[in-house]
Amino acid sequence: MAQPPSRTLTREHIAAAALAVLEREGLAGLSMRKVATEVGVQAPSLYWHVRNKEELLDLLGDAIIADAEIPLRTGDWREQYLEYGRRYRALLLAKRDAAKVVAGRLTTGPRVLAVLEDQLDRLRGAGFADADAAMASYLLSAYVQGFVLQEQSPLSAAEAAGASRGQVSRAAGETFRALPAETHPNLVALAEHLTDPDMDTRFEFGLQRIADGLAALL
Amino acid sequence: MAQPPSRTLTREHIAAAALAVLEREGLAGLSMRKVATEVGVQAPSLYWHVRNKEELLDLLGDAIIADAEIPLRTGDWREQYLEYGRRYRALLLAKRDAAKVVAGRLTTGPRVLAVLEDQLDRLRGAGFADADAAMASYLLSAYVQGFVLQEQSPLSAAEAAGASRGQVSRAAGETFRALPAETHPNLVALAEHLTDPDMDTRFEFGLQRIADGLAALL
DNA sequence: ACCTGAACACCGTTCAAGT
DNA sequence: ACCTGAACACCGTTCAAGT
Repeated sequence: MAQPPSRTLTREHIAAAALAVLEREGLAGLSMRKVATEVGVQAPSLYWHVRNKEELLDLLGDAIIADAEIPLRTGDWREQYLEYGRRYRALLLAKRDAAKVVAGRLTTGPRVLAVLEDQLDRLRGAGFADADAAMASYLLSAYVQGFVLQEQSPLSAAEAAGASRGQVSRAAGETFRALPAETHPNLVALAEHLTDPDMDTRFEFGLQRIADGLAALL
Repeated sequence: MAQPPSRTLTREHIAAAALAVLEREGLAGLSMRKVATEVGVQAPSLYWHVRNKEELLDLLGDAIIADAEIPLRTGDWREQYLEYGRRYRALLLAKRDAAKVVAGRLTTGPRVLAVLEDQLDRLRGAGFADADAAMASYLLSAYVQGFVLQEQSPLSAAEAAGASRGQVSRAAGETFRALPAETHPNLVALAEHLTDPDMDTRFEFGLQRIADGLAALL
């Protein structure tokens, strides 16, 4: 837990420690004190390297997406655009509460910039107008972040209470099915589909629609 | 601030008080103690009406979208789908930090159910398969929540530090433009578009693409 | 049934002081 | 330049006790 003699504490060490604490305790359990002990130091020491907790969270956000990779340039722009979306989601799903950390935070690490650069290059090369390429990139990240945010949060109070994802969604389905059919016929009829726990196909559906919509611009 | 003689504290009162505190102090400043004094009571009293803070936030989420309204049934499914997206965004933008509260929370107030019911009815009526209608609805809320989450969060540390939105985005533009043009030609070229602070057109762009992609399914 | 006082184990952050 | 101890003003939550 406590880093022994790794002299000269750096911002990288702090980010790594924060990542470890996040994995172990979740975002709600991430405190300056815990990060400090993780790195083998007293809490106030962190303030020499970091202005406040908000800045530490910026560091953490950068660390989360530091592993971002540029997909190989196989296939057309569409296939690569989809791949960007899938990889971004996978990156967020890989770390606990990652979407909550990253959402609404501006991350500008070198890896992110490289990925963004490649993405824009591909879109412009495919014939998108400059403004459209920029907005297409923004659209993708808004969708992925919004989706994973839902995906990563406990569905309800039945959360850490141990119930499995499948159980929770089955219970949610029951709720919809139990609604009065005269007032909510569609919710009753679609209960199954609305609460289907298969997140992969759900994500892919949205991704394909977005790509189709973009393709229509060309 | 303190509610004088409004006997019999209810969950509705608590939700309203939480909404007031949220507006005044933001989500980070929302504490059980502040909500308690807002409602004219000691903090521990809240625990009679609410299991914990998480449940209070559920209440708050419901209160935020309690004003949701079903748009008039003018225009085709597409126009109404767009209208749902726009209204949802407007609803979130109307309350401070609303996206952060709502994101990843399952809200099942009667108004929300009514809106969802209408939405599904419209999509099925337009010819969408059951599963597609359900996923189209989910797609919309993921996009809107992701978008507004970005929109409502301070763009950087230059946040509450007083800088206007325009100033911050101009500064961000400078950052992109200052990158080495050999390695990041597209970021340099699109700096303007990437940091354009006009969120309305940005939102509308994504919304139109999604609607187009859905239309292609019919 | 509903509310309070006192208490517990935590927080983020500041600051004088150490080396 | 970097770290610590002590302290401040807060937290969420529990629980015995009041009415």
